[in-house]
Amino acid sequence: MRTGKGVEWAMHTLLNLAWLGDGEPVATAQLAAGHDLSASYLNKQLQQLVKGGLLESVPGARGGFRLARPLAAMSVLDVVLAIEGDAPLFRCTEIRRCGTIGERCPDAGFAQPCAVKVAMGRAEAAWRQALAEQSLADVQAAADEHAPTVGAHVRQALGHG
Amino acid sequence: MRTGKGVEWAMHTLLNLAWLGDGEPVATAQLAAGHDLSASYLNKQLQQLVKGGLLESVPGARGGFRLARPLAAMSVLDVVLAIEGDAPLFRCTEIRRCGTIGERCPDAGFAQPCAVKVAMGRAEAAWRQALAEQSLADVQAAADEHAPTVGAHVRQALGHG
DNA sequence: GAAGAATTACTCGGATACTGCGTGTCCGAGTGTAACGGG
DNA sequence: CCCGTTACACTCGGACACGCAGTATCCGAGTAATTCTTC
Repeated sequence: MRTGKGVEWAMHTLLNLAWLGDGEPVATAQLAAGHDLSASYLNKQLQQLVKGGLLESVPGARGGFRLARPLAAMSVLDVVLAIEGDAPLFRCTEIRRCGTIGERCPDAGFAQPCAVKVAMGRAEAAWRQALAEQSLADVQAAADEHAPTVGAHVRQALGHG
Repeated sequence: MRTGKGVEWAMHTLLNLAWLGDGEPVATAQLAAGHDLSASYLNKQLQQLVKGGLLESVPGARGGFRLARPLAAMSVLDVVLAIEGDAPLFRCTEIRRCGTIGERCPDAGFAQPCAVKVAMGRAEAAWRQALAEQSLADVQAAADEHAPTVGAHVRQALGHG
């Protein structure tokens, strides 16, 4: 079990757009070249971010993608949900109701949710909360602290002109 | 991104062995029939639990699997790690170092860990901690509280004689 | 009747196919831009 | 010189292949129980 690489691609792309600063749209090819990614596949991920409301797409010549709102208003959870969907990590198929054991139990016992599902749900809730507590601005700030020049390098690589 | 169904199967199987109580080994076919699962595939998952030290296997006639230690000494995390492996949820491929952006940055900036990786790691740590804090005995207790008769039904379905 | 050896039946364990999702790629619809011609 | 029109180039967006991990299955190695023979 692991997240798709689309999450990593989306995170870095969003940060790059923020470092770029100006609200000008950037084409997928530019963003992909920035980290040596497949432009077509990155485009698919960015479309997911548009559907999730994190990006705006600008069609036509000199079009591309631009941030829909400041990084401070985006949580890491927003990115994960936009890319991976909101399906739960643990899928309960209610096997407790099946087989020689499940069929022997009275229906009354199944009124309460599955204890296994509840236990897994607690952990998943903790995961989601930790993701929701971190905004992309926090991540950007951490990166800037580690390497203060990264913003300038992004503008050099992706800047218009 | 979601966990395989092996986790759900393993959790319920471990609980059933605990409800059964006696240290007698139970064959895979019995355990599988308990929740209408594929015996062959369940066997593969149980082998993982043996490798993880949660179960003991008894070969030969009237053999099967038995708990390696009490449920109170097993965390939910132990089960997840035994089945899914200890690979991280988020895999950082260090794309920050590649492409027109990465190649432009000085190596000094890469001495610190990737900020995206750190953010994801925090959430994953919260997830693992929440899983580690819950023992299988806790899960069993919750199930018993919801349906106090489930233990008796398991013994009826899987009991020896 | 008891002990021991051969047989049998049953179980785990790993090696072998199949399926679905993540991954990767391609081409068409749509739009802004730029060139071009006319007033 | 300015404006409307036309053609163009560029971009997004979704539809189309590929590969790998999760899923599912089967058969062989190994062991305990059983049975039979012998003392």
